[in-house]
Amino acid sequence: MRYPHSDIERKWQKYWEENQIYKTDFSNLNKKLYCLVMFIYPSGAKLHIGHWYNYGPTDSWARYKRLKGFNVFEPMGYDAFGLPAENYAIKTGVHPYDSTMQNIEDIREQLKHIGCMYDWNAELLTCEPEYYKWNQWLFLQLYKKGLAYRKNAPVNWCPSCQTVLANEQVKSDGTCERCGTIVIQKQLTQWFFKITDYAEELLAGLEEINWPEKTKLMQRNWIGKSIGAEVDFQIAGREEKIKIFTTRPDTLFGATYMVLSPEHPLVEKIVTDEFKPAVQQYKESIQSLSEIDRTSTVKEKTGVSTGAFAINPVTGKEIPIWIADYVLMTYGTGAIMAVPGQDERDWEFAEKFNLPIIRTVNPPEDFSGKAYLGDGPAINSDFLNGLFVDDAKKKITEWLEEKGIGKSTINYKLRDWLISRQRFWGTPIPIIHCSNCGEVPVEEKNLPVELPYDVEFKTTGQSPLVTNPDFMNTMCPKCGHDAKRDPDTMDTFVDSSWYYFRFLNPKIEDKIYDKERADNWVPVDMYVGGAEHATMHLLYARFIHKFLRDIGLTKSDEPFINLVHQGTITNLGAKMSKSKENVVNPDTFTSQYGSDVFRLYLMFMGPYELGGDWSDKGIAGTDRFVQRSYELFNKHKDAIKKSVSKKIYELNELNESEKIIYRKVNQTIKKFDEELNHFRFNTAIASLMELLNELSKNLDSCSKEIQSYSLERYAVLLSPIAPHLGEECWALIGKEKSIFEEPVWFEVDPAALVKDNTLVVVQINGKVRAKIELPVDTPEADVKKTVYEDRKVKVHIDGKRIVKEIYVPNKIYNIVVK
RNA sequence: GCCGAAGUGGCGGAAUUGGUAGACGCGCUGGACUCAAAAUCCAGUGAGGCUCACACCUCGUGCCGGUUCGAGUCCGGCCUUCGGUACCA
Repeated sequence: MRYPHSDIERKWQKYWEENQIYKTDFSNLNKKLYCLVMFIYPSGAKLHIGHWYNYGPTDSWARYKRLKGFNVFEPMGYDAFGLPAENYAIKTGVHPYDSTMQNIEDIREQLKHIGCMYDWNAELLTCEPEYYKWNQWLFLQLYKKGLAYRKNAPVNWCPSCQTVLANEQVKSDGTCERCGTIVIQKQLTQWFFKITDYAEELLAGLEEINWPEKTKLMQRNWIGKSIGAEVDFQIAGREEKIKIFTTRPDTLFGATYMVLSPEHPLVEKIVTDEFKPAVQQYKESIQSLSEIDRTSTVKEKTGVSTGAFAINPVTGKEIPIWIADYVLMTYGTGAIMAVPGQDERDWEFAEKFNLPIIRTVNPPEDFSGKAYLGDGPAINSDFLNGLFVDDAKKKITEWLEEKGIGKSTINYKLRDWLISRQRFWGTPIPIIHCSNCGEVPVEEKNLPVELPYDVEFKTTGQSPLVTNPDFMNTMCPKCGHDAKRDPDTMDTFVDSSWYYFRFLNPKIEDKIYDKERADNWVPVDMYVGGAEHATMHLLYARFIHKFLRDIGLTKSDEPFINLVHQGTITNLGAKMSKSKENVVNPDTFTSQYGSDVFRLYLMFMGPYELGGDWSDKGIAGTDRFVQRSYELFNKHKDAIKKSVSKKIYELNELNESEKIIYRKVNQTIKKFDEELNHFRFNTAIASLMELLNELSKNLDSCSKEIQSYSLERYAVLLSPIAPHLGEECWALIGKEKSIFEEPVWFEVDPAALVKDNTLVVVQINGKVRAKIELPVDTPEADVKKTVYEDRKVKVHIDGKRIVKEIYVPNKIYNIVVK
């Protein structure tokens, strides 16, 4: 009988829902486990295979933990704000609220078909005022502490559409995706969260969390801590100084010119009349370049002189001040001292513009390159001469500090988090702009500042909120005068930086979340989501978590103790995504094979962290596995009612088939347990397939007792990875209760794992020449005797001299001959 | 460009600390069952050589080089593909 997937799925999903099997008891803290998968962006493309790949296997892991006795909390919600819904509105006229809500309705149904053990009581939507109110509250807390502030920052601006574009909306050739006009960078006053205040702690905290090393490394590099010095360079003939940051203060004697970022505020002041047109022209020429273009080391260096000079503080010499696009305003002080002798970019620049090059570190004899970045004794450096880099750094820094023109500094690549968006579909920023009082925060009691429904989505360059006067016009909370609301909304990463707290009690009205429950359930024990979030979402969430701790709202230092990244499922080589139209619909496969087969196939495809290109070749294999398993249980209906098994059997009381089965069952439990625990679903499933092959061969020649013993265990192992099938098989052999209602896990009998014999591989000069079966732990002398008696060994060592022998117990006997 | 990964049969992939390369599955080939097909079951399946056959030999984990008795695994240098690069989330 074929496995009737749709009947069985319906039956168990109904049972789980009606009996509230997955409603979490938050008061039971014994073995609590918070398993969180990154919540879903509800796009019009609905669920695609990538979502299934994220949610199905993670749920299997959570179910496995539940069977092992953990009190698992597994929620699901919707990251409902965001750009695509707004773009859709501009294109079709359908309001973002309406399209998002419709998408959520559809997605919720699709999610339920996967059969995950989500606690639907904990569902949350970030676009509801009851949620985003607390984004605003969080903003105000940050504002109070001086961690939310405004400054100028560049945005992508399309001069033709008169609108701000997301990076995604700018094509790789630098043009607008809508109209093809060249996009420029325009300065705008915007809100920032001061994540840089936490840079050091964000770095240190990485030591405490069990995350993939590569993710931690990416965060470390993103934070980009570097130790160096700030040095003031006097501008010749002017009051002002130029402050630079350098990681190589030891090379100061080699600083032969300076470079300011073209956006540097001093540029306008110092540029001489003669150079003004050139500077202006240069600034315009780089307006359309992205930072990636500007800092590319393969692109030819460009720049112009300002005509002004600065004084090198150690040599007293005048050095020219240039501007160039490879110096960014966002890093360090936006100005550098150029040391071509020890910096490749500076060398290239100096060569091109005929600027002097002085080596201040003596390269080794055989060095033939241009700039020399390595260690060596200082030269051409007066009082530093002869010192190696580290010592020279120390000495010059002391000298600078003594003279009051510089100091040792730590600099980070990390920038403050720009949260303003000139868009509608997001959380309104709770600030009121008053002509008397300036920026005034909305009072907490007046939250939420609700997002109005009626706005114009025409592209005007301002947030669409500007088009709704009822929203915009308000009164200043301080002085009572007419005032305007801030028209911008927040980056959606704000929503996702604290949602794991809110899941614990999404309906709570008077607080951001229930602190006591949070202290019991946060940090999240297992967090699963894509590696593409390594540096942004995962860093922002850590930052906000630490901030919440600092205002007394959580005890923990980190939000996510364990982190796993599922790989990306691509289609024809490209990432499946809402923005591209290459989404594969899982329904095709779930309707044909059922949800469990599809889930199994996704897990069996390969290592979870790797993902891969989608192909449905091979799904027949997991389907066969399900059919054969179901067949097996049908053949042994009510097995446990007919014969009750013991917990442990003595191997020598079993017949040959029973011995094979008993061993294989126990080996499989051990292997499966280890593999599943580490998210190695593919090998976990492979081990079950091996077990099934063995059961098909030998179960019939086992006693009823051993049959019960094996089938009980096999059903338990099936349950986390194929939950509907597992439940059904569990019931088929005669179990009365749902396995997830009364979780069961069988312990391994260690005696069954002990091997009698082992295969010793004989190598001669590293090549396998013979394989000899021997009892485990045979003494080396006896092994040697057997090895030398082997016919093939004799052939290969005949007439040769034995140089060396290596014996790895129970594994390898290697003979080296000449 | 910079930061981070990955590369193994026809295909997806497996392989404790360096110790039998190819588990498990797909596909393919042959056989059984069938009037026939599908489904199912059984056997075989890295490439090449040699042999009636059993056996045996050589090569083989992106490319080049190194360390080692022994390298898919470690080291150095490349190539290709993918993720991120601060307004997609």
